[in-house]
Amino acid sequence: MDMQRSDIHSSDIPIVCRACEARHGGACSALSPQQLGELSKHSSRRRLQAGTEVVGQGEEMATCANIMRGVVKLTRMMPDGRQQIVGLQFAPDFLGRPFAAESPHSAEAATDTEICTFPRHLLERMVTRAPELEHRLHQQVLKELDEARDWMLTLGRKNAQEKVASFLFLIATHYDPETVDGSAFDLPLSRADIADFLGLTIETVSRQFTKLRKENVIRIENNRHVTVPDIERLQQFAGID
Amino acid sequence: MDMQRSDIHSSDIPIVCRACEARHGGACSALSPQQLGELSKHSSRRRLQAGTEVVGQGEEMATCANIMRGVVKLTRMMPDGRQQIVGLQFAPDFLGRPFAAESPHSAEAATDTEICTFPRHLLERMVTRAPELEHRLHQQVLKELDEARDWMLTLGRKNAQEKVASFLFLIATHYDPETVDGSAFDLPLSRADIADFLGLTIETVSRQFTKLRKENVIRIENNRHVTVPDIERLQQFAGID
DNA sequence: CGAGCACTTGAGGCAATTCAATGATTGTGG
DNA sequence: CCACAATCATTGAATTGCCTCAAGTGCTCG
Repeated sequence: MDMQRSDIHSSDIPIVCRACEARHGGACSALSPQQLGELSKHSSRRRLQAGTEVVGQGEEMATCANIMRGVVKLTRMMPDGRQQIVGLQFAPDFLGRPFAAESPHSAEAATDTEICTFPRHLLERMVTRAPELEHRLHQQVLKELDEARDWMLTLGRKNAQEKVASFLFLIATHYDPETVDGSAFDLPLSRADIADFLGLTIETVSRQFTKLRKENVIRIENNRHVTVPDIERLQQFAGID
Repeated sequence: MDMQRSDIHSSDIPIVCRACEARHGGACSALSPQQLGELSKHSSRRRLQAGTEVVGQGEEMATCANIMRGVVKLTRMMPDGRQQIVGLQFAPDFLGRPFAAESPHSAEAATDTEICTFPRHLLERMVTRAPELEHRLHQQVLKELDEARDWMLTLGRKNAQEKVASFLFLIATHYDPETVDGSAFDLPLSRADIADFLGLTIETVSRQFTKLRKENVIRIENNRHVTVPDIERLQQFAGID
């Protein structure tokens, strides 16, 4: 299928886009070189330190973006401060909401992150002229919906151990999609973030990490670096079929 | 915006579609009379008794549908039988997943339901020719994603009382969108379904109903018929800003 | 009227939270 | 380079909210 993609000279591709991941798996892969050129004229790269808020819950959102590198967390908060992470976006995911003025949740860089932003209205105009682009965005939203619903099962029906194992499995498989036994990675989230993602407290998360470590399901170094000797064993602990 | 929709003679509209709700709020509103005609030739109405399964988790899904009347619940299940309702669809919502062979969850009529089904591949072909249709479906998926994420907050961070109140509020506002004080409605879900929706047990749901009743937040008759004297008070119990 | 089902209510147990203290790691200024 | 504070994570003890198990109530339908 990718073979079919027009093999135009790379010189037609805007310079800033040439090395860009999003041009392959991401939303921009639906665009022609001309469209890429138009978009890239108004796009700009931004580096975000871990913890930087991209947009707040209920705020006006004038730009969309592609994630080039890093992890962005989407958070929804209650008036009394309780909060829940409702989505984790990895490169080369699309970030934003065409045709909606307000963001339904806040978005914050979980790790150091690099994004490529462009005006929302520009994207909206391109969408009407490039159905393939809307198709692409549509597919990503469907993917996000499936993930959100998977997570609803985790939140509603799994116990603390299964939740933490599910989280580790998610990160292991999303960070390096070809994760195999013995894989290692750095957690993109702090214990507090993990708790907000799993609907638990920091203490419970910590206790479950310890348990999984003692059962040799994972190894942990420096709080963030995790090694999974047997990914299928982790999967079993996560309660996934 | 709806004013702009071409005011063609209603005689152009297929007979079966004329009285159909989905032609207004639903996916079909994006179609021209000709497209409607083509689709309606291969569509068929089905009445589903409460409890009828439309499609099972992981099953091949050859048809899509619009919900004409009733409520459909989307359920995801764990190998050991624990289950979670991951979505509730009301008329005139769209049901199904174009461009995906397998259903990521089971779909079951929660109440007596009427749907209008059509072959998935037909819809897929129309989507490529009618960008407005894809736009419409895209918008619905975005709505579902927002709802799923709202529910993640409920599942992860609310206590039993807030969960039950949130559910009642959801039903009150979705069943009769113009719900005002003193409104009454029949619950489309059994206590067991409600428990599966909220990540609770039947007993806990029941106890919270009793509590809310004793605090005069709701009145209950015949287990299913609920009256809400003060919708804002219910909303406060739900922990919504 | 009795069987079957859905729902309610009660008693006791347990998993996760809360509260509190300790340990580890990182960054800062002397 | 060390001392110190600050932040993040772990561990322990006590509490509690929800679950489990069990019994009871109230519909509906043959």
